[in-house]
Amino acid sequence: MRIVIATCSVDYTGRLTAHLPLARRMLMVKADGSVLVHADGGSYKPLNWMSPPCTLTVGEPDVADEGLGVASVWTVQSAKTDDRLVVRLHEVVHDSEHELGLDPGLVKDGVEAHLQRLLAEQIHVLGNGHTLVRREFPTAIGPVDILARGPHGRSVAVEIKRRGDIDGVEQLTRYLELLNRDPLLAPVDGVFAAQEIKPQARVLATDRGIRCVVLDYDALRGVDDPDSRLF
Amino acid sequence: MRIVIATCSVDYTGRLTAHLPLARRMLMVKADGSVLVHADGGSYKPLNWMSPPCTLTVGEPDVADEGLGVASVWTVQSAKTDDRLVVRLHEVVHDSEHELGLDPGLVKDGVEAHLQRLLAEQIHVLGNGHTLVRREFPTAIGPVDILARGPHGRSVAVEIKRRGDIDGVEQLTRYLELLNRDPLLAPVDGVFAAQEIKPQARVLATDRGIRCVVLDYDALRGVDDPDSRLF
DNA sequence: TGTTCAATGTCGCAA
DNA sequence: TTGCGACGTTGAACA
Repeated sequence: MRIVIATCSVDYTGRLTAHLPLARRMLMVKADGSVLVHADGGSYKPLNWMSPPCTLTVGEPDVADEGLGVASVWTVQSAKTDDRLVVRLHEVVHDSEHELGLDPGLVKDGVEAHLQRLLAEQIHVLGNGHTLVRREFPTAIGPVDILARGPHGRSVAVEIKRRGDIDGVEQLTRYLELLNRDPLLAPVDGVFAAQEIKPQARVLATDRGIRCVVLDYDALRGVDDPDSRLF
Repeated sequence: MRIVIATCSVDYTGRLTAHLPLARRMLMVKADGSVLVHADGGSYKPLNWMSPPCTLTVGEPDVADEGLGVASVWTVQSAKTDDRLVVRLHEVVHDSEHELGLDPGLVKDGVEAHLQRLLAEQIHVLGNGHTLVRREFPTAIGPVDILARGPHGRSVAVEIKRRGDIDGVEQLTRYLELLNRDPLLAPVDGVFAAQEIKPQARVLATDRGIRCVVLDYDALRGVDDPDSRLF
């Protein structure tokens, strides 16, 4: 990884065009050739950047740029698209290179995909006699999180959210409408499962005959795999 | 801005918990106290970070950490939430501070508002005989991007997206339902216009009698204002 | 100041 | 590879 502190101007052309006027900034060049332009504030998002795969070419300024004090020009070209980043460097106050090696990567916990997996493995949480048909059951307008079969053999479509609001109920309603057109599946019951269900979502779901189930994430995780949060 | 290259492990607790095992990484401390942890690859997103407002406290390792080779411990605490980032530094191979000053900021061009303006000016793209009624036509649930009148005098409501997916069709459907209750406007046709329309969105739109129009941004821009991308 | 919506979104998973 | 949805989303416009 190369770190450069320099006064520079930056131009991006691609999905949009953007321009950064001359100022002192931090330039980060990663091992894969990607470039990040950071200011001394804002959030984690750079002012400008080029994602890999891309190639960095360092060139001389043309006559016009040279007259404006440009010392060198970086051109970062995306390998797959015609996105391009051009950095005109004026004064360079720091330039260092560092060997970092491959990163072992991030260990995460607590996201929605996990909820879906846990509920699929413990489908009985929906009530006795439920069996899993499959996760991500495909329909023409997208996959249903879980399709199961209830104790009386009726199909059960489950929509899972971390926070259950009205959008989720709408989504499930669309799936149910479609699934109920399939004579092999119909009639299909709906279950709206979330760690927390907002009152308005519960009202709407109930009004449409959709059952609401509040998921206890810690309990699901504890039963399934008690040491998953140990690190 | 302070740049540190060091072997470190990182723990984040907040919306989720995440852990980075010991490895050499780049640590960026911005003037506002925010911290970014970058690896030598990936995209512009750091492996881990703390957004401002927050405070960085540098402390000594406890006995257990010291035995593991920890030289110092950074605790970055969010000022508004209970999010916290803990960085345990082992070997520090680089540490430098740089004065950057305020950044003049980014100038952008080419976003969705632009698409809306261009389509309004070239409403004939929807087909011969179309005339513009107005942009941002107000309704009780928000403004419709464009209201036009078709060749046979029927009202036409247009929803514009850069990338057209199901959400956009739902949005337009809600508008159409509302607009069609207005006897002065009804019947109102729907047009879903986007640079790219996902197959599922097209299926849903077609099923609801909504016409799909793919917009060519370069062509719209080229006809309208050929030098808008020069700077 | 809170809410809504786009984003050069990015990221991760499953088909 | 592609499609799809979540995200510690971030950021800007608007009420």
